Amino acid sequence: MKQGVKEIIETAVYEAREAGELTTDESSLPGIVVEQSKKEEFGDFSTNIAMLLTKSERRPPRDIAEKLAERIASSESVTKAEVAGPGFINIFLDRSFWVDLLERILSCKELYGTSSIGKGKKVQVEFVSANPTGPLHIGHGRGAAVGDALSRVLKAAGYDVTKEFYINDAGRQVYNLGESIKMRVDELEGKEVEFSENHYRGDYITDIAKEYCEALKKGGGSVPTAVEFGISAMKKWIEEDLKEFGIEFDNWFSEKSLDDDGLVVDTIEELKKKGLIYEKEGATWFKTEEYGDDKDRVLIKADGERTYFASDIAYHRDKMRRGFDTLVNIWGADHHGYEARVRALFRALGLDDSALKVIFIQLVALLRGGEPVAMGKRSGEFVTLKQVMDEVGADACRFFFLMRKSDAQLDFDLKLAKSQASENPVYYVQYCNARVNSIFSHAVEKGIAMPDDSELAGLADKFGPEEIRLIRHLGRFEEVIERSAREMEPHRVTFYLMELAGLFHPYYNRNRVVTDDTGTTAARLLLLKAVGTVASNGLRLLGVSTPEKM
RNA sequence: GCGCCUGUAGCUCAGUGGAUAGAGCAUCGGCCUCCGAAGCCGAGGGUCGGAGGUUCAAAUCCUCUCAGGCGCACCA
Repeated sequence: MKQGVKEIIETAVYEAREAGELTTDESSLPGIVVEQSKKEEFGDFSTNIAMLLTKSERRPPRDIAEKLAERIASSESVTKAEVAGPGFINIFLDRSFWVDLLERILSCKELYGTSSIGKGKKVQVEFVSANPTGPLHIGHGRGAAVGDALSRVLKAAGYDVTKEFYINDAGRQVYNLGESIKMRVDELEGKEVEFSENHYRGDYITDIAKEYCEALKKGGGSVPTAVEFGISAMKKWIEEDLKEFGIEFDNWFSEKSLDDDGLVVDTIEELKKKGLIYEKEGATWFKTEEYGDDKDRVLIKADGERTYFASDIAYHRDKMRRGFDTLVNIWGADHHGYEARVRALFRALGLDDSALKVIFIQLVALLRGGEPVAMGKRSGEFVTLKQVMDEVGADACRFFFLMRKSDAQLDFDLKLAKSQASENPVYYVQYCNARVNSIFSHAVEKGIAMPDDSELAGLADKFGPEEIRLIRHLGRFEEVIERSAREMEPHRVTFYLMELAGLFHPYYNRNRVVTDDTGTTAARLLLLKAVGTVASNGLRLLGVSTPEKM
């Protein structure tokens, strides 16, 4: 959208150089910013180019700006170019520029905002990846909301995205799950049982134990072990919760399959050939320290069991072999110490570790009326994602998680989330669409047909400053998505939408859409259509619904 | 001790090296005879944790420092 403006500036620089007003060769210096002005008095777009040229030109920035502004102002779609502040050039555009944009939004519809900056790049986003030993809790919910929204944003930016859930169905934790189920079974049969620290004691274990007994009674050829039964029950449960949260994965990758397929042994063999494996005190070590880790890491313990890291090296090698250009791992912040050793693996295997991007989701501190709520699967008392969804709704829950950047800690006060339900910003944004729809039905009642997009050209003079202000903001949407994708920060979309709503609602209150003036009515209906389009495109990226009525 | 993250309005948080640092909530005062009041208008509220440095320009980059959170396993 701002491409056209950039060209105008480049032309001006070129002409100035031809005329001997500038000596600098580069027409595109690093750091040149062309952006929509923050304030209306600063015009439609601003550039800092004169300030950047001041060094090579050895002249005050305002001097350079004056010369350039003259040339910019002579461009066709520019009505005015002013020098302001320390040397900004503020560019005022003709109204038609914005009406053209509106037309483009309406013709692109649900594709407005998409781009192709990620074209041809395969990205895998791996998130949630919770142990199948208990229900998803609130922390998983935050990772899920961020991972899913990020995936959607990346897709919108043209990337080829695969969402993956790495299911930890091997090792100590799931063994404990199986044992916990068996103990509940024993208990159901009237035996005395004593649970240890490592056992899962939530009510859900008892439920699974009952189902397990049922399955055993039915018999059949192969009796599932408690571990397998427990994993599949938990996986199903997790899948259901995620579905209710609006998330479906493209792929569920089993940790156990890495063992079954021999990939763990295979990876260790590869490292061994590179001389990066050694034995010490009965254990097998991987020389990660040579590749930037704090210390070497154990792959196979003295007792013969492999570590979690052992399967993770096989997993990451496998991911890279699947041909992804970028691997996004979304982890809880308490795993940050783990990043160095995974990066070490990449380097050890001769892979480019810049392909790996780890996003840390900072802690969600769960509070109830200001008091911390103790969480922990083993203690059996925790607040699940499901419970929070039931209380505040999936939409509000997702929006809430996407209202801050992921590397900032988040206080989630249940009492507050509930009490704020009616004034949560999510409703403020959703209300845009509901309101637009409501106005449309009002127009229909009045016998006014929805004008066709093609009428826009003839309606240009019906757009005043208030309308242009809204369109200008609609124009920023593409940039927001691009940046959100590049920085991998989906929360930017959330803030953009809150700003959009913050412009639209006041506009509505000041201006009647359906009036006696046919032209004005048509122009405003089309504007609202575009607002509705952008609002719902944005909410879709967040995975938040857009109800027609609320 | 070492490492990662965070310190911005009373609270929760945005903020591309740019112009007078912004929202929401909370507080106070107004607005429904009129397309939805889940809304709108207005007011108050700031040493951007602190100190140096780089720069025409620093909340933003660098160094140091203070405070909080989290990690530093032959757990996952």
